[in-house]
Amino acid sequence: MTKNEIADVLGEIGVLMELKGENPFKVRAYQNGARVLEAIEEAELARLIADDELKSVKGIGEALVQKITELHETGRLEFFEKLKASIAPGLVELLEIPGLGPKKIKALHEKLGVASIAMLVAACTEGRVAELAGFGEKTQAKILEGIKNREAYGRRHLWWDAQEIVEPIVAGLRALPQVERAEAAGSLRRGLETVGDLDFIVAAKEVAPVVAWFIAQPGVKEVTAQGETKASVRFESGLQADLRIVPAAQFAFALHHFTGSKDHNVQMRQRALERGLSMSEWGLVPAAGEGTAKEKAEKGEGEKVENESGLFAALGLRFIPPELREGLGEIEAAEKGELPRLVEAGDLRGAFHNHTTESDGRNTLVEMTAAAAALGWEYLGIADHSKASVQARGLTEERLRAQIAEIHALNKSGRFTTHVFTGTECDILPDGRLDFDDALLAELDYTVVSVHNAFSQDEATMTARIIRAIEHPSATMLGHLTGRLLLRREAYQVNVGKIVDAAIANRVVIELNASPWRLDLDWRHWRVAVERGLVCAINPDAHETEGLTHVRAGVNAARKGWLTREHVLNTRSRAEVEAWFKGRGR
DNA sequence: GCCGTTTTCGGCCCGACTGTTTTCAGTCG
Repeated sequence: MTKNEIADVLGEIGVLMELKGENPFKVRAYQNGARVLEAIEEAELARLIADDELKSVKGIGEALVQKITELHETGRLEFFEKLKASIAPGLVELLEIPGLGPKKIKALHEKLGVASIAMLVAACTEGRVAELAGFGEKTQAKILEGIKNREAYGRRHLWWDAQEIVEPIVAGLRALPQVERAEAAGSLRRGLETVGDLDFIVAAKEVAPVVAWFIAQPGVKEVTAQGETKASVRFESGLQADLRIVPAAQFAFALHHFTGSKDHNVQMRQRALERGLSMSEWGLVPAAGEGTAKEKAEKGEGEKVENESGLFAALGLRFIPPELREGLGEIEAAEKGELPRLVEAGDLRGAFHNHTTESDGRNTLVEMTAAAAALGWEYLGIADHSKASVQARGLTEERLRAQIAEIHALNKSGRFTTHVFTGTECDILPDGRLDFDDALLAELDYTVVSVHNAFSQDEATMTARIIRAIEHPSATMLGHLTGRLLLRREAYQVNVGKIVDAAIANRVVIELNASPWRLDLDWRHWRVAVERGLVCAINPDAHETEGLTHVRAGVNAARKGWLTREHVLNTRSRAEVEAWFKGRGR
């Protein structure tokens, strides 16, 4: 069984145990184990098991070693199968309903025999749920509403779409007279590729007017919570947004807290406790003595910090950029002063994978070049589709040769300060051959090779197919490695580790496709890949001038992958890039 | 189930809000 499949099983065990009413710390141990596993490389896991060193991994003890090993060796786990058989399968789905947790589900199951969403709807409609101890009319109505909307409520949203909603709200909050500071937090601030809900943190002198403004925003369908320090609303799209209002002195703590991630926060709090401090969204206060952290903070007993840098410094850490706060070793790195200087949007001097009206783009070569010049880019790579991508009006040899001439003429004209590189996004055919012949590819500055068909090949076939393309002497970089479309289409079956190794061996760049619905290769792979020597290119895959700005989403993902400027080809100067392209020639 | 400079047992991050209660459990982040 693969590492990710094992992690899924551990996570599922956690959920099932939760439903059984097991010790919550035991539940957490399994969920934590699943996460720890996800951060290990496939080959590394095999080695740890073979060398009997799995126990040395933090968060994995005797019991998990045994279970992970069994799953890895046999693909089965008796403990898991027995556990699964002991729970009505319909109960897991009930967890998706807002307001229902393991305890309530257990009560519904034991007292009313509810074992599925359909049975729960019936019980609510008949009024039997409201009669249960601990339940009432409101809970019953909320459950029905939650079931009706569970698809919309549970849906995640692309980071790009979410930030377009967030920006005007942050600007509006800052413009209010009562507001001193306002920021968006949560997974959006961490730059995660998809966002579940929105979080706004505000420092304000008065609460009521800010809440009133917030809940009156266009598109707000209902107010789901409203208290002294927070308000939550649900937009018509199903997206939920939380607003938290704190005194200015607590702003940095609240911003850090609600930026998360949960894992990062747990580790930070443990670190605080090791230093005799208790940390919450209210402050960093002495752990000893009477009263809550909030009370102590209000009495002025805790650390005083202006911003998050001060907060990290109070725990002996360098500032950790939000993108790194995933609980994947960033605290240890910050302690040792080994955090990377992450790549920034301003470091980019161009990009290589862009389309024009020649294939399926919506702007001409001249328009795309003008847009790149407006962004201050030193160069722009044009890589229109090749002939096999008929659906995208892929270029024939003849049309590509004409485009090359057109680009040369444009460069020669001196019309733009931005230099245009001639390229192609050449289809990797189902057998791994490229869609253009060698002679034509050799005329180009560079070649992006991508898979656009035969997605359903098995892993071994797909992996061999892509590696064959990477080994082609004209291949410069690999486009959207897994082909996933976020929230819409799964990645095709492919062995990422083997592809990365082949790319390094053949001096081929792998693209971080910055299109907000791709972000492919996923950030979770990059840290290890560049450590091994892989070079990245952050490519917008722009199909119109606006699309060039998508590099921002790609930079987010790159930062989450711990990438620095040195790892990214398109932070280099035109001359350096040209040298790279030539160096590839064999 | 995991972990250990409070170390092999007894902890395990912390707080807000809701809906049910009449002092609090459950859920959520």
